[in-house]
Amino acid sequence: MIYVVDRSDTIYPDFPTISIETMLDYFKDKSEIGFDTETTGFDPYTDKILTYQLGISTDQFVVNAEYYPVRNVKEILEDRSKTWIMHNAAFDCLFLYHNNIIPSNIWDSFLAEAVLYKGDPSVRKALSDVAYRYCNVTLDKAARGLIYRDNLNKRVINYAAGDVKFLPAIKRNQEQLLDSKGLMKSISLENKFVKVLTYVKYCGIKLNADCWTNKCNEDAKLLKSLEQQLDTWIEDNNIKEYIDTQLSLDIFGEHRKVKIQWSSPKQVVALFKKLGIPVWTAEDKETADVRHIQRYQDDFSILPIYIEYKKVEKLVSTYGMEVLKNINSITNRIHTSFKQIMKTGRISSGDKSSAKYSINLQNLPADERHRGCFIPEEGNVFVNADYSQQEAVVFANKTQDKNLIEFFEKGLGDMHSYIASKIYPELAEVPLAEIKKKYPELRDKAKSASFALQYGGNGNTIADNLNLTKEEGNNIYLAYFEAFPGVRQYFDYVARKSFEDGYVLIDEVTKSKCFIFQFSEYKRLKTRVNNPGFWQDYNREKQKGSVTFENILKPMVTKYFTMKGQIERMAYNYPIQGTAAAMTKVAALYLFNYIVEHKLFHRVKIVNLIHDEIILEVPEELAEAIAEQTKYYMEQAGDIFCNIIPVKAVPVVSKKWEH
DNA sequence: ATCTGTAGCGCC
DNA sequence: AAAGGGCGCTACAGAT
Repeated sequence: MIYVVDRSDTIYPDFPTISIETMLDYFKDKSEIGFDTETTGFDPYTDKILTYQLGISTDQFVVNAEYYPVRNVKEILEDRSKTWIMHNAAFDCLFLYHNNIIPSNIWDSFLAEAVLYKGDPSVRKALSDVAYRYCNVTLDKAARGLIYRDNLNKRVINYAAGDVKFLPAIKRNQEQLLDSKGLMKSISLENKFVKVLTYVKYCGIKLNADCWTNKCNEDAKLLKSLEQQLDTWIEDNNIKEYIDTQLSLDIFGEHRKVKIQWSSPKQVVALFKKLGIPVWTAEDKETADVRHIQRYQDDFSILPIYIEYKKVEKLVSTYGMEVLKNINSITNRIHTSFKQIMKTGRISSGDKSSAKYSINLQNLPADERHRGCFIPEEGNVFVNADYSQQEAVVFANKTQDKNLIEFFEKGLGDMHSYIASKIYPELAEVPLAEIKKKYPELRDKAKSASFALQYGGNGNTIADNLNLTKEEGNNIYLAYFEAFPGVRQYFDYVARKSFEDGYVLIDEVTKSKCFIFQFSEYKRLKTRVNNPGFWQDYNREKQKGSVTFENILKPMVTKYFTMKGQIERMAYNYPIQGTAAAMTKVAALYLFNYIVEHKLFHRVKIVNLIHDEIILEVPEELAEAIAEQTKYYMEQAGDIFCNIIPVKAVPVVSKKWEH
């Protein structure tokens, strides 16, 4: 039965009207309740709640929020004996926070789907999809646009009620599936963390618009100058195909004589080829990628200009004046959106499709010019807390390699010097402290190699990064595994396990998993390739150069090895990245609970999360205490996931956002 | 005019 | 046989 909760003299012909007290009485002894809100928009600071709904499968209550504002249900929403089932709780929580309500326990049916099908981009997770999947019902999505107070008609009320009616049944189905896949701890963390991440969004971060504008003006000026320098280079060197010889009628000057769009990689590649610059990578692909061409910058005088141009072009396009559009007119702060569950469990930031332009706060250039424009409010300071070498420590714990363990246990100093000393025999007798100064090039090679390896790279990757021959790259690769045999063992183990299971187990604590997309396709290919006689057929057809070989066998084998390689690299890296991500989530959760328990909500703000970094904005007088507390919680969270080598956290109190 | 895919590059 | 993990945004290029 559907009830409308509204003033007693409001008549809804199709539904009984009841008071809020009657509804609260109804839910007194219910422990799992569906909850949803309908609002005028996405911004809690400027939009408002029109209706909110509470319901279970048998009865749903649609509350007119204009008559009964949501504060009427604060007490029940905060009741710790109840669990609130919401689909995408991040949205509803944002409006609840604005009404000073922090819901008790949440089951987020959206996040449950994300945990269940992590790694599979083909699974749709909208409420209508989930309701259809588990309850075989089709929800009336079109009615959403019709919701207005004056239009609380039959269809709208039915729609609003439908949004909560199926939530308990969805939860039961999801629980069963999650339990069978060993994912209950994973969803438990995500259901708690959604409150934290919503808090980050609600708090926002302040950007000094004048400071940012100045930065943009400087960049724009520099970009223009660099374009001019590139044009001049073409003219000075008389590269004829790129110079427009026709006289321009545009005597006032904007006309360019040089015929190339510097922002077009394709055009630049063509030019570079003509100039004799090697644009080919180790894989024989053509690229104008700065990371590739920078190795030739001493030989071609155009390259240093182009490299700087690309740098500044990025600053002007991605980190330009558009960023200011994110500033909220009410709070004067940036409230960007976050997504909670990426493939490894990391969070992401930014949302192009958002109604309000919404920037990525996790990839702002890590320098004073950009991050220095972010400021605390008057009387506040930032607490910047980050884990030191978070992934490296997780890596040592996961691999249990004896040499990596020794490095951390003995506190041997610079990681890359240590790895260099293990890879290069000529460094074996050199004191570690001297390597950085005396053998910087070997240290750099070791650094680059160990990064590449942690991401599943190999000798070729190393060769390409360091501009070495394939053989030299491969030698470093082999030397690394010789020096760190535990890493090889670990890699072999996780790859084998992932091929068996069809998923990558990310951490041993929450047991979160990333399912391998198209795993059945991989197994099908594997079976075919392993069929008796397959390779004889393959080689025979290859010799013939037959149509079967070109159109069927060759693409199939390519696909098989490509997928195999991808799965291996996932298996190597996801547990490292994902365990680190889970650790940071737990740390932020501890901190959030501390904030709530100590009545510091919206006084101690969590303003950004960047993977291994937590940034708080706090009243100056609380800064030192909160900094200590943050360090404590981050390390507590670290201990949950790392039982051999502990991970350390370093908080810094500052007027600036700095790393 | 609008959509989609890709190259390139910012962060961890 | 291919060849570095995770993300999001911008410009270009080619398509409709």
